[in-house]
Amino acid sequence: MSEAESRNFIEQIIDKDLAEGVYDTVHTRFPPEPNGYLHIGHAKSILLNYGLAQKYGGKFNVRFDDTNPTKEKEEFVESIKADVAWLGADWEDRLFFASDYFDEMYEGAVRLIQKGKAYVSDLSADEIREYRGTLTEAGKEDPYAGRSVEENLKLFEEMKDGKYADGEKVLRARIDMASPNMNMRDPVIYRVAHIPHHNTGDKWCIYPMYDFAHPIEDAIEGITHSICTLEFEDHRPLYDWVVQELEYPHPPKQIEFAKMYLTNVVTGKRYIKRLVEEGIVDGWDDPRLVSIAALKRRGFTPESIRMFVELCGVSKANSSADYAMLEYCIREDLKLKRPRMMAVLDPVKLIIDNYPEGESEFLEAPNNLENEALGSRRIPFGRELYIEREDFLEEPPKKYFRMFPGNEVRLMNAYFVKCTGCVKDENGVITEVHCTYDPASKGGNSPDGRKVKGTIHWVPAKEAVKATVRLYENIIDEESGVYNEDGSLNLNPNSLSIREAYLEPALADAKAYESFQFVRNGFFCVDYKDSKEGAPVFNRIVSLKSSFVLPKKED
RNA sequence: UGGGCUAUCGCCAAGCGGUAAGGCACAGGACUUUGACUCCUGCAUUCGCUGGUUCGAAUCCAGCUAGCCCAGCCA
Repeated sequence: MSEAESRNFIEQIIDKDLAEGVYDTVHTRFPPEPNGYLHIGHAKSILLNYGLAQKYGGKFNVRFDDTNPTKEKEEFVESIKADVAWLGADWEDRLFFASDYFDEMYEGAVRLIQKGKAYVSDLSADEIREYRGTLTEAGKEDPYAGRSVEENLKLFEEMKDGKYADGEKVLRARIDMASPNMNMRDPVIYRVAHIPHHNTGDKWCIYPMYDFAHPIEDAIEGITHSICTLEFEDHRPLYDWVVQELEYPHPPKQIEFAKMYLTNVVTGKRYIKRLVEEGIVDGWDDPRLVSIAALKRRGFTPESIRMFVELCGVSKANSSADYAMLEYCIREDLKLKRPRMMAVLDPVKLIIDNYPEGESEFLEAPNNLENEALGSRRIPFGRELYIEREDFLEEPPKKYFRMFPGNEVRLMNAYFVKCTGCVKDENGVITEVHCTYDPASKGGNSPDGRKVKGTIHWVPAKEAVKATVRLYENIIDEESGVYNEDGSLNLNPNSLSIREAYLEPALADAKAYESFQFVRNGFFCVDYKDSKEGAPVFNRIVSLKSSFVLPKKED
């Protein structure tokens, strides 16, 4: 890493702007409309904007782009604030609302009218669409385009004063009805909407459109680089037109980047909304979703999301990242930070026949071998334990070095045990596995230098804590899309499985931790949202990579 | 079929006229108190295609092809 690190295309633009003196500082912003919950795609935008401000010693604002009261709710502004803060993007004292600028926007519109650059039209929405032309045909001039400045001024004021019903009149910018860019064909910049606004209440009944409002918001806040997604590229000429016509001294510059999708995961707000409304998931923070709230509840950390966003990079090429990258990031973040504890998700009893009946002892175990700072704990050990059902096989396949008759393995942090056989019920289901232990191997090493190939995890039968564990897989099946051709949702039926697991006793006090690594079973997070009588549910954040897979059972 | 944008390994992504970074994934091996982690090793004679310019092109030019976006009084 001795070389100068490479800069992404946005940083290259900023470098150039700074070098040429176009700007002498960097000021970015994250401008969500409060009409839903944030998801991982927004995280990219937030961290990109915040990261740029940090990198260049500039500032970062959060601004709610609340110019359309029909869609916006206070509930969403609160959730968005929480999510942005959780991600660590600090707006300091710069939290703004576009609606706070409505006065200035109104004045801007008046100025445009005075310059002859805007006019009031009585055309209906349908008529405006007809006059706009098509992708291949030019539009026609609005029949009301010829109104005098005085008349437009009067009409616009009357619009503001509530003299007209919704849809009766609009204010249009006068640009070019023949432009090959549809956005420049005299775009509507103000519409009438008699709806109370979450921030301004009943003060306004006309609201500015995005294309008019956004450049003004940026200019007012002194934004230098207004970063948005690719679909706004065609809007840039209009953005530039607005800041130019309104003669802002240091006009901001719009830069577009490609949204990042996650392969085989529902990321669209529309789809998530549908999943929530149809009750397929249990809310915006259902851990199977990739909303920020869901990721948080599932146990992802802000650090892991940051790592993911950095790993993905920024470009203008549409792309979708492998979910495996996100998984890598969370494992990477948690592996040294969290204790590695033992939990048995699919238990079968293990009986140590030569361990004295009725006796027990405590064994010391490090909480994380690679990180001594996490300390250690004492685990009760006795004659009867639970082990993972898959850790015993009567007839082992090749390269299986867990328990099978005659084989010696290590019980993690405990003793060497030699398997002697098993007991089955009338249906042939194994109910007990039997073994003998070597008292000299306490702690997990034999003084005679004997080695074992396998180490398995366990939990004391009597002291184990029962807990609900939720295993999550991606909500959408491989190879398939979000919806089938008939419009039905295409869900992976295995996306969630719930089971009762046995945890080692130290986990009874799960509150002390946020998340753990359960040896061989992955990383789990403590979730109290669905808990009954205070008992937490453990959500699997991510499973571990495994290079040994048991052969699938026949029939 | 008007306009805008994009095209480099399975997935992200550097590269900006001097002879293809890196990460994820994957595959082999070493190590291991879990087969995880860690550590090695391998993984694009080639940059959507076709021509051209040049001593030299992923990088410049021309022409094609494919994908995404735009006809809200949404953002």
